[in-house]
Amino acid sequence: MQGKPLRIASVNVNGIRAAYRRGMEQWLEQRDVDILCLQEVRAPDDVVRSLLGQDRHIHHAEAEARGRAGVLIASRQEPTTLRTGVGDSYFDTAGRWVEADFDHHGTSLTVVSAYVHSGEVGTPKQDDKYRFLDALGARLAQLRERGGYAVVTGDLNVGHTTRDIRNWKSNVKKAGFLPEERAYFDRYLSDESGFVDVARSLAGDVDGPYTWWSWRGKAFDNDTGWRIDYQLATTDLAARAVSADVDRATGWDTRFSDHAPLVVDYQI
Amino acid sequence: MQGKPLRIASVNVNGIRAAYRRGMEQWLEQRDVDILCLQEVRAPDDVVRSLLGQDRHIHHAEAEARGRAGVLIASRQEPTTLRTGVGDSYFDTAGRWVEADFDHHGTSLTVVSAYVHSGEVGTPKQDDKYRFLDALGARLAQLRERGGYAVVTGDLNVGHTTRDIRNWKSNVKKAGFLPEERAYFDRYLSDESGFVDVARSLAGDVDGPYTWWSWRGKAFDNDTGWRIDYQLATTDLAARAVSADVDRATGWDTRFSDHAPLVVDYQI
DNA sequence: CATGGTAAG
DNA sequence: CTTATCATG
Repeated sequence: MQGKPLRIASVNVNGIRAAYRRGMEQWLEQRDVDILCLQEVRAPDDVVRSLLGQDRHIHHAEAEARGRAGVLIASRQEPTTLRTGVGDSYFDTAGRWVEADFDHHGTSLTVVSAYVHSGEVGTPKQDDKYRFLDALGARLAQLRERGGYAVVTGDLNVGHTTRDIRNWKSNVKKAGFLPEERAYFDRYLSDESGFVDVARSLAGDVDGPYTWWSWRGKAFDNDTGWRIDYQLATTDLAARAVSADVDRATGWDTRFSDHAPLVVDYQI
Repeated sequence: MQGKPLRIASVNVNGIRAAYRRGMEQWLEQRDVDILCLQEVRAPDDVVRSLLGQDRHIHHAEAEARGRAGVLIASRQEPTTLRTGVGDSYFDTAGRWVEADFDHHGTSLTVVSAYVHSGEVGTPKQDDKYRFLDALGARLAQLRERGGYAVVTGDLNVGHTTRDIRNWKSNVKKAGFLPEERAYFDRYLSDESGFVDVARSLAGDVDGPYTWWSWRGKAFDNDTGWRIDYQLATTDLAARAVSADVDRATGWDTRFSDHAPLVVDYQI
């Protein structure tokens, strides 16, 4: 008989205070998440802890610039090891990468909450984005070499294929769907890399499911979205994923962020 | 038989866009104001004109810093002369002082819309406030010398006497009720100055009526206010003031700013 | 406690 | 179109 699967949820909350005002707490109560990975927390540590409460272990990396970025991992189980930073010290105070190791019934599981900035073509931000994506790729290789289960969750701010963006044709020259950015994901998800895009793997060759919609106009109502939030799991862990749900309006009627949660159950 | 009195209204709108959102337009439609003096307009000129409409002559001085300060005079009658600035060139781009001259049935009337900054004890802002109050005093003397009716309206950000601030004892060391600031008003309103505080003159020796209440707590409901908005009229004009009303909640149920309008009718 | 601007998304 | 910060009030 198999145990209850491990539920890992990732969501860019776009300001945890605003998300709580919009009903995030109810979502969290109902969804029974084991390991919660948040991006764009955008709040000081004391505020974050008072909102999330006492019953989770919280590993939170704030950005140096107040009110910007910020990632965290909140888990009922206590992690064995915590790390901050993607490996390139340039991003050490950016609030964009945290890792937690867990001992799950004797097997090692590393969980990452990652936030790649959106970038902007023709500005230094885009150079910084490529530098971060370089570091991300290098860290994936290290995690694979290290062995054990690993999953990189978060807002990676790139749509991989034409299935991942509703109006992909009008976005081929925009940050988030540039050929150069998409090529990073080809490499991240190659056989040699050893990582699998869990939501795509389970959904198959379909449009979406999208995880982000602009606040502007009727983008959300029309499902004019982007799939830019991921769970990239090592091959062995991905093989044990039994479901990957994007909690958008249908079934979860509160939209507490411009991103929807990506909730994956792993039978390990 | 006497004609209809001239109605001059002054109000710090604390952002004309927000004031319009909160119902300022309805107040303006109902109050039948001849000369409207606004402070803290805090919007670009084109936005101001689109809100106030086409049926008034608008003399608007923006601050150099966008979204800060800004004063204007809007009148149905066309002014004969417009001036900007209190006389000290240090404040020329501060958006704090505009003047308009009118020919009223053959007599000359100068109207000023003035905005004194709030100041802060122990900072350069307080020195700037005294510098502005110096210039204001000098300009009053010039207006008196010049002859004709004159009235300086606006948010002068100082309470003159203990009647003018609800909790004056707790504010004797705070900007807005410092002895040094109040002494300026003693001079402005001395016999030699030739100017009269119209609202005080008509209300008599009573507490208030206040014109500003903090947004915090229940200051407005409890009428914990300050009387810091004035119409300072030359003696001859003040003698012709027939009413001075502060349009706070009672009777005017929309609070469209943290300041209430001061509406004076002059029988000239 | 509210304003508008700003950078970022 | 929304987030949070900022300076200002």
